[in-house]
Amino acid sequence: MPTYLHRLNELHQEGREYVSCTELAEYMNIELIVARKDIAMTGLAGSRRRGYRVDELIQAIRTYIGWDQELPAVMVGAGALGSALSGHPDFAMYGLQIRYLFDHDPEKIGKVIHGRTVLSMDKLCGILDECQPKIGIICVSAKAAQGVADMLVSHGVRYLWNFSDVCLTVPEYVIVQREVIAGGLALLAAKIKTAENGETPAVEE
Amino acid sequence: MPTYLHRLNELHQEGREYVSCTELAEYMNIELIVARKDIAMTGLAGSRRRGYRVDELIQAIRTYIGWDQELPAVMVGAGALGSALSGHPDFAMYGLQIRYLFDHDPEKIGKVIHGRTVLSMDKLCGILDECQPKIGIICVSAKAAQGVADMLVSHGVRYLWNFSDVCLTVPEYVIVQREVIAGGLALLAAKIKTAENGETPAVEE
DNA sequence: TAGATTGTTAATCGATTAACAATC
DNA sequence: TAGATTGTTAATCGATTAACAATC
Repeated sequence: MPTYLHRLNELHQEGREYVSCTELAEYMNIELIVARKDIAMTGLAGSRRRGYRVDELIQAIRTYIGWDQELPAVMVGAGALGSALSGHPDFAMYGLQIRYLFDHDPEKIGKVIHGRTVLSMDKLCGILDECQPKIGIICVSAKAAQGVADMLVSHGVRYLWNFSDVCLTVPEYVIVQREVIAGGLALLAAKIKTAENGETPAVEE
Repeated sequence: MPTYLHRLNELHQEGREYVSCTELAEYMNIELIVARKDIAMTGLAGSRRRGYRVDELIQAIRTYIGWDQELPAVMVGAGALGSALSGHPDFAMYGLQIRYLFDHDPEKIGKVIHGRTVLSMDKLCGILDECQPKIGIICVSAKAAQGVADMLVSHGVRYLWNFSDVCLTVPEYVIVQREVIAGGLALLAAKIKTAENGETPAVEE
């Protein structure tokens, strides 16, 4: 879904009014039916022969995914991963607003990354109480992650986006979206294996 | 799957011999049945009452996923995302060997990131021919990505791991694993929406 | 009219879930 | 024996795919 949106935004900026499933499917190298079903999910009605209005479709996808809400967030961990994420150009468009950036490392505190000053962890609690962000983005090491999560949760953060390599233990009312970077590698490795060993079925004796 | 492996490695280092599905499921906050099915997929036989041998299970998962092969790779783009990825501690364990790191930016060339010196793009073609890596990891901007992909493909790279925000156009024999960072955010936003609006069914009028 | 496209309904397939049997 | 655990089979559910109808 994000990919449709990304593409639609490009088209929108090019001034396109209408777009067809056929075209989107071709761009993304997927089957026509898949694209049509996805678009149908949003509930938007297109006009036959011409396709869907680009601007309407953008809005429809955003409401469907839930990107029409404002999502204030804080990010903990300003290492390489943190800075890469905090600079992602599309996030703002998706409603995600990274308000503050924290790090433990004295060398990083005070630095400005993508327009945001890195703050000391000491200030985390105070700012959480004050600004009450919806989302906490965790980009710290595996060891530190649970501690950070606890702190965020105890100050009212109910949604965590976890990029660390741990399964967090949190109260049941907290929702965690965990990102496993190695997941993509696993898929790729599997594809490589089947591609090179011919058509080996996935399950073997 | 990667998460099982990650956990199993921890257990292995703690010296544990056996582990049960029950325990793994609990750790990962998933249903027992799910874990059991996943483990069953690997084809490994466990002993009733005690569970599975940790070392055997690690090996079984690795062969099942395809992480028992060596996967030499080059990474193009040594920005924040590139350095974060190149420093990922688990990759080596998964068979991925990032041999060389390239960047266009003169300021980055020559720097050492996680033990690898950043090389100029000029040297890319030569090194591709010489070392013939299986995988090309693309961590460059959306604009540059297609060009990099073309270069990699024309020098024999058949598997691409694409972290840029574009759908690449490649010959059909090339396999692309695309990572959409915003994908996780979409899932999280959807969860937030349903959590806050009560039990709204996903499809509406 | 012909063709491109959306819309809808049915069929297939696979994954998830459940229930029970086996056994150390 | 009792209990924890794997193993297996069946049932359910949802997603994917296919086929066709509608229409601008």
